[in-house]
Amino acid sequence: MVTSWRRPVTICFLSWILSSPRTRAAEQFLDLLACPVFGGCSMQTVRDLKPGFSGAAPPSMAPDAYLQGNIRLTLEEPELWKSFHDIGTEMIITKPGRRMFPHCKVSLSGLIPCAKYILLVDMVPEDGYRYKWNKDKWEVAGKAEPQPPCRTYLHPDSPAPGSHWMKQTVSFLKLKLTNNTLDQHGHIILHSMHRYHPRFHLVQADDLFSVRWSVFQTFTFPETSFMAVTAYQNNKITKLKIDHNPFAKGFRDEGTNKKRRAIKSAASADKRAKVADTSISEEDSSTDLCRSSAYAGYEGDGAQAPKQSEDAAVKEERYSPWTSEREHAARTDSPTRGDPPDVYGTEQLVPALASYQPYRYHEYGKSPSPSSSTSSTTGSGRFESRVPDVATVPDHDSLKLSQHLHPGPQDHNGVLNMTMAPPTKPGVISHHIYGPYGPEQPLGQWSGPGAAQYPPPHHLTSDYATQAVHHSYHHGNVAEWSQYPLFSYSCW
DNA sequence: TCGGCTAGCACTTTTGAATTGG
DNA sequence: ACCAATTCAAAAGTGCTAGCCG
Repeated sequence: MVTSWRRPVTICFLSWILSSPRTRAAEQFLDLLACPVFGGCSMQTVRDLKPGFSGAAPPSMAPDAYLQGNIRLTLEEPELWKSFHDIGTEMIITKPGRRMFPHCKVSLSGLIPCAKYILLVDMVPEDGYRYKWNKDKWEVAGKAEPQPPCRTYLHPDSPAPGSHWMKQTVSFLKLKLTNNTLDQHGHIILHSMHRYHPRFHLVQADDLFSVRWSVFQTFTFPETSFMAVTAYQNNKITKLKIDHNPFAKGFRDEGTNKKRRAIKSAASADKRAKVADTSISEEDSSTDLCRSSAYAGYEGDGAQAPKQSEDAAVKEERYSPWTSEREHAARTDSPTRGDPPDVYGTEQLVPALASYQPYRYHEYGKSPSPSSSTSSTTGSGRFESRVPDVATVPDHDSLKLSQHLHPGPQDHNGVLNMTMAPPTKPGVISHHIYGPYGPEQPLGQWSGPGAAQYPPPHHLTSDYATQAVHHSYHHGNVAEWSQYPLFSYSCW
């Protein structure tokens, strides 16, 4: 049971902001408390690379620091997510903003009923590539474009007591994705033809002021990764969306728009025939998809409808629509393979060495990329656990291993690649939020959504690198990901 | 020429104000 | 006067498609 997430901090942000001459900025920050969507601060997340981490507590752990291990965040409708993920989830991004479908919906347990929590979501690049759709599968089309302004979506109920979060599922229905880098509505900005996955952050904090020095836990689910697109590429995804999204009911075959659909289908079939040399049936194209061992965690669950999941006898490797996934799979072997389906049963934050106290990072599960995701998504989905530790220097072997496993684009700012997850413990990421409001980053960044006010996403890495050598961490599979701050820049 | 993007379309669900009845 | 249920129009969300653009 969680007793306290609060940690002493050396910087009292509250007193700073109250004494700050930037009264307007302070006001804006106060306004932020009522803002359903915010970006604003950048957070320094540092990961302690622990490739050999087995889940056992280090000998000199701090006994009181990580008692929040009972907290569970469960992805709702995992079967739906998985049915999309098996094909290769695509999310439309538009200039005015588009909702996700399936939308992020989670349930929480293990919270202190009377303690207040803040729940956030952000999107992090899955890898460092840009993709293109070519003949029924995604192919790498080059290096990823520079990151758009990173934004974090704050659940409108935040902050709310644990009892509130636990009494019902928490939906991020109104979260919107956009490709408009000048967006002023606070939507999450993504690049088309790039892969992302959502991260859920849970912070015990009475208000957003407290976030600064609160421990937060980050949860990811591999089946929620998606390709941001401006138009659907995979017609199977289109079909799935139409079948499951009530707003698209008008496009269902049995709907009133049957005639229109029939005409459209014929036309699009013609069009597709021009693109693809061969016509592939649904089953055929399914098997044409890239094979991947990255989905070993899903084994026993059919690639098609969730109802087939009972067919546990089939233990084949999964087909992945992601070409790069296949490539990754060839050189990565998830340490979580063979995890018990109920990852939550083992969710326990493991205290780090006492010397790591200020900011610690462990990873229980995986790297966020599906390419390395293997654990079960049974029911509750899966998640990773990390405890940032800016004071920790990851061992070289970890780095080497990571680089060996993922020879893709590397960070050149001295940040470290995150290692593959340790073998036994998928879990939550637990961070200590690194204050974004140091002297080097005035609060003014909280205001003004104009694109010109968005500094390059990397700048924080550089800034904080001067404070601690290992302030940044790297995604195990990719470059760039680690440089994605939890809180970024203003969205209001 | 091609691939990605956008605006407008038809259709649906959701939302909230207005109305009605107890 | 109050409250709950119902109705209905507007708003919002959805995929489709033609056309634009680099």
